[in-house]
Amino acid sequence: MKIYNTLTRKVEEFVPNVEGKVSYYTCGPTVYHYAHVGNMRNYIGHDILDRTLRSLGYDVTRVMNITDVGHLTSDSDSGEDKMEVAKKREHKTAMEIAKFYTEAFFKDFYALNCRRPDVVSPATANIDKYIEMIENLLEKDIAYKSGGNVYFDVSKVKDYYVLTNHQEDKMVVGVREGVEYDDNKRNQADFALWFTSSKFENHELVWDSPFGVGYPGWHIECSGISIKYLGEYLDIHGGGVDNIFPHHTNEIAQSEAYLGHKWCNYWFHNEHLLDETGKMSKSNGEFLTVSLLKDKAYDPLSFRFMCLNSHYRKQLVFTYDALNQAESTLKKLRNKISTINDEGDLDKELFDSYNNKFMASLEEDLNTANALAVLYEMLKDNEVNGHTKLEIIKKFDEILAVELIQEAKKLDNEVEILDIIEKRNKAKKDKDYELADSIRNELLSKGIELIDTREGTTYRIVGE
RNA sequence: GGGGCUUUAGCCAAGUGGUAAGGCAAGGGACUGCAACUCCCUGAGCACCGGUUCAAAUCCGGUAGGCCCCUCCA
Repeated sequence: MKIYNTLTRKVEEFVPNVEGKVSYYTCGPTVYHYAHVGNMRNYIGHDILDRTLRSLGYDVTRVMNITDVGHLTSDSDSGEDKMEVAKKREHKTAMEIAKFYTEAFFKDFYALNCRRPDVVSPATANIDKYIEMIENLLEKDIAYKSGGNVYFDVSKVKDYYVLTNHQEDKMVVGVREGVEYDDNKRNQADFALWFTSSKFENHELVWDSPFGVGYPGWHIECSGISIKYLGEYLDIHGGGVDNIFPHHTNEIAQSEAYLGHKWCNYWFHNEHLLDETGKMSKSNGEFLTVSLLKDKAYDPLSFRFMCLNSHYRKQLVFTYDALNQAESTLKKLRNKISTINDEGDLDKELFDSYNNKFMASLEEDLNTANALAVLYEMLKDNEVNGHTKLEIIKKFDEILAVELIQEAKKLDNEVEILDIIEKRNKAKKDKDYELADSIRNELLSKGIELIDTREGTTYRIVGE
């Protein structure tokens, strides 16, 4: 398949290090607060890649971290740990905060039908690996100690800015408010690998290390977890575009310095979901979560569908208008599919033909919008019999994962409902429409929607 | 100051040189007691200006708008 590689800024043919196998790392959530819908768009993008690779027959091992320590408001020596901020806000311990928001994250993650990565590992569970790496970098004189911290010296690596077009002399430190010069650094672009407790008196999560009691920097965690679980050669590393610099830039620098060779071949980045005011950000305060959408009676999969209707590398503006549209489209699609009769034998030729076309869209840098168009084309094709259609839909939905085929939920008291339907039909025949409509409304208020077709009346359970 | 992305019908959106996919909404029609569901029909010449070309939404240059990054972020 073809995929856009941030490293080369081109759409490239994907060739894994080991034929048939893919090692794939996703930068996971920070768990000091809820993940908003913008965060989730990124995981939907990663999920589509994951499912597409598997569908193509690759043996995928996917790893994702949970950032539960070391995420400062800044990489300079002046930041405040976000976890510490959350603790003050909520009067909980760091472990309580991390547990709570990790659970909240996965609740939304699963609601969006995102497949759980094969390995999910919290940053705090791999301290030994970071220490080993930092020691190695100190031995190689690529890292240095200063002011109680350990920093990575970016001047020791060539091509530090591989992922971006930044030129060092054009960089402006402090564009963002709150970023300050750090006197401990040799170069202002240097980043911290290890902080000692002396810098943050009351940091709760600290570990003993050869560099003093303290905690790891943010960037070392992803490199450490990735190398620990996926080895020295990584095929795909992904995250949101905001991670390109400095996070992924730093990961490349430290990982390759540690390993002594090229580390990851493909860098996969998802564009942001914006709101009407611009970027969605956790630090802006108010934000929308998937759970909140659910509270507003939206199907979380409508949000997934909305994301699939656009391209992962294009900015997408979140509006309720767009979400309503997606929900409406998905509902119509499911309705249409529910009318297909499971008749005929599987037409292997047509199945393959449509499946190939569908996969070809995805293999073209995950063109999900075109993949959906293939679904519509197939649904309209009278050459395809009902059974084949349903089989194709099932296959497509292994990747789309928007539950196109709704399980025909049956009520426990079905006989009772059938009796009521019979009663209404009689009322209709007697032209007692008042009674007929009241029966219909009564059932609807109980979550049962009647559907009149030429073949008779059926029912459907609406909502949860 | 530097780097990058983007602009297609009311809305979402595909298309990367050969004469504008798909969807939602809207309107019309079929079906229906009505409604819902379903089915059929109907729409743009691609921000603007100027080039290159037999041919441009697609390439080049410029203008305007939107967005992102340059040590919080997915």
